[in-house]
Amino acid sequence: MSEAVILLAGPTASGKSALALAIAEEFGGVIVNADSMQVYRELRVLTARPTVDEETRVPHRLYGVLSAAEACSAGRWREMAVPAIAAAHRAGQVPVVVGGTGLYFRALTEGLAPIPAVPEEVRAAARAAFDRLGQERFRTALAERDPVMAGRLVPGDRQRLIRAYEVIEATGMSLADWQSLPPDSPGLAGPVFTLVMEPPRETLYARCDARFDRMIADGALEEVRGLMELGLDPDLPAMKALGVPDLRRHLAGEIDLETAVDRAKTQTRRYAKRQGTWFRNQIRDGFAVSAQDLESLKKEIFPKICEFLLTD
RNA sequence: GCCCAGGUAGCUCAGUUGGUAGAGCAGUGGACUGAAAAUCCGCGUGUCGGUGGUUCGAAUCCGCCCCUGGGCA
Repeated sequence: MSEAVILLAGPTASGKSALALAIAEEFGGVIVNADSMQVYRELRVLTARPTVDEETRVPHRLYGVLSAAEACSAGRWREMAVPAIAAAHRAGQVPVVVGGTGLYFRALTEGLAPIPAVPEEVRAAARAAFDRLGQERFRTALAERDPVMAGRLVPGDRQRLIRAYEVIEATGMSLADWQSLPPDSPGLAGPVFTLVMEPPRETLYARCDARFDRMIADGALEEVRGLMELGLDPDLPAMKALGVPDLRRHLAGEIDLETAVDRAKTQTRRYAKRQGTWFRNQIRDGFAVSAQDLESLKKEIFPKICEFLLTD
């Protein structure tokens, strides 16, 4: 039984979903989501999740599987992705892991440090402490418990400071020490073929802009309105999905639609750029895909995949 | 036509009593080990609207001209 896996990474709006679909149809694959926002059920339009029709053409896994009221994480995603990949192999299908979340790909290919799950109360307390104390005093508080991590992080890095704090609180051990341990789980067992979408910057930005207009036409506002009615904590990941904060402000009457759309587009472009930086510098041995339209992409990629699957 | 207020980085604007200009945003490069669509770090030369003058020296003071708002006719 082959354990080959295809990874398809790329910035948002680069056309990876369509390519994944084509690959899965051609080679008999299962598509596994590696996108931190497409896991949330309530976000369909704004995350450009595959349509119902597309999901019937090829099996899709890990899309819309969590409630927006929950918080996913690299670890939690991995716990879902590993069995999904194994199930595909058992069924004789090739898993095509596609998404834009670099950290998730890393968690899958290299594993994560063996840190026990941190109780939600501890995490909430760490967040509250940061907001109460402010960055400087919070960092000082962290330094008393974990000087190594406090020294490694800058005062403004809220997310990592909180993470370091909650880990030392929950486990009594520094995150730095945890991370120096071997990963609790191995990377992927079989051969891996990694594709990285690298469309020209200008093209990518134009696609981001056009796609957001389409999202508005497709009911993005209604989606955000529905999300607002759930009355969720604005700190939750799903509430930070691109477009949600800006459209929420528009629906609350704070800014007009045009302003909200412009801001959301800008945020999307900035995000796409950050993704490009990650994939360019953090993924090793990726095959850069430069073609843009689907037919050219197929022509460029399919022979490579054939070769990969045959030599497996 | 007259009176105000403006014209400084791609955008929004600072610029103290004259000493050849700097913030935010955008853009760009980068970091990234469990909320990563997150979080954070680096990167600032531009006919200071034009032109003439005062001055050792003008974004800054004076004259004229152009443009944009607003007001009065």
